[in-house]
Amino acid sequence: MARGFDTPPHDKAFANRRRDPATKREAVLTTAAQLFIEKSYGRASMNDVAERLKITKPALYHYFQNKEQILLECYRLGSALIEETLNEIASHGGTGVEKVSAFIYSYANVMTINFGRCVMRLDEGDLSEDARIEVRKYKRKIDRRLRSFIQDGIDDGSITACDAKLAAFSIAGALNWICQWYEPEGPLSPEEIASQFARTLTQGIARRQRSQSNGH
Amino acid sequence: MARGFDTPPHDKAFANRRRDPATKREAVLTTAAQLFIEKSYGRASMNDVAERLKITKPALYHYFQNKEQILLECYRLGSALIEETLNEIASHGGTGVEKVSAFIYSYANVMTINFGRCVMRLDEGDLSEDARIEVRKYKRKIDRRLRSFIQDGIDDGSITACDAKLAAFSIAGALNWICQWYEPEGPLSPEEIASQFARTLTQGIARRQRSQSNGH
DNA sequence: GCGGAAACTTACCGATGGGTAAGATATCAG
DNA sequence: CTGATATCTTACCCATCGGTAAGTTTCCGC
Repeated sequence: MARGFDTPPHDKAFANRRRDPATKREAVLTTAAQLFIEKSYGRASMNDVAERLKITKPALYHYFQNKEQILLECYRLGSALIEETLNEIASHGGTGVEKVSAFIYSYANVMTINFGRCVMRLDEGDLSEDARIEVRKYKRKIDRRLRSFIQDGIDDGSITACDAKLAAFSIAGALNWICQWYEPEGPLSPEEIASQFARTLTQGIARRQRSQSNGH
Repeated sequence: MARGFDTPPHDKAFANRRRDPATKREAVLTTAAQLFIEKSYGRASMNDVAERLKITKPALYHYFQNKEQILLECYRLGSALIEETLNEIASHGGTGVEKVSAFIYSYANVMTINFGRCVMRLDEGDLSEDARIEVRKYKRKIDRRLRSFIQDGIDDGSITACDAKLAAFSIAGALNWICQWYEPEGPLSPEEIASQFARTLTQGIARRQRSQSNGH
């Protein structure tokens, strides 16, 4: 996965008045997502978005009904990214712990992409009731999927007996928090983060002394 | 630790005009913290805080210079709570993994208290530059402390060789995320969360099959 | 190359919310 | 009891920001 591929200077899309709504809409979206991550949704004004695209505020309303629709679409795109990887993992098969491990790896990577970050970093409270319900549905689906991977592992013996719900919260928390501290220009690459998290969150960090209850 | 002890109806403090600035100031603070958690800092207006205390907005300015000072104090109180437990753990001694485990347990509990939640859930971006620097200092201190516990464990052999920085991010992430999903009236008690997290974040969730590199 | 539509700008509105000025009212020391 | 002071209220200011109305400019099919 190329680093920072979703953060080019998108003002090029509005360099002329060529009629190409699709790419212009996309440029608005990526710029907005980036600003939402940089400054938060509340502090990123429509003027900020417009300014970065070198246009004026009302022009934005040719591509989106209102600010909330932009936010909602960010959630949708990010959720779609996550769901993609979820389906891929589920179809690949393997033991429970392998699926969890694969989930952690993929999810960690998504959390370093702006749209992915939006899903878990931005505040649902900024959405209207309907939109919030929609977004919650996406999130719940992700949570349920992770939980089912864990449950698969408990069932097939690859994961130790534990509360799957709490385990999912723990893993998801570690992953979701990535979008709070990750910096594209920082020293840690998405791959490093993803692989280490996949290891420590499944295997733990404690050194194994006594050989513990194996098999069943 | 009693559940929900920090969320009584604090409007009692302003029932009359008795001159007791200390308790009234505290009432403002706890009410504000609760509202910040409920609605976020941005959406919780000074009027909201006043309304819940059954006073009017300008009265608040007798106890705090401005809204940001309230926020800053929430950060300070929460950070103090965390630092307390950190010092206690460090003084107790034990192996690295024991200290990490104790850290997880205590920290998870703090994340279920409003002031503790404020520290990791609210947005630093709402603070002025100076205040943000102060808060970052608190957070960095916590992070460094956890990292040192992990490093202790690597040194004393109780923790497997790993990147202490990433391990700390992972654990802190799982814990910090608690303040996003925890509900005081929910089915999970702070103790349950704390103890399970302490176990799975150190021991992992994967079942141990082969007895792995023991002793040293 | 021209006409109509899309793309975009200038100028503006109204709501919200932090914060203040100035006055009213309760408290409490002496 | 009384006056000085802390406490609190009413009324207001103003900056910000989402969103719109109406007009201007560019595009592009015909």
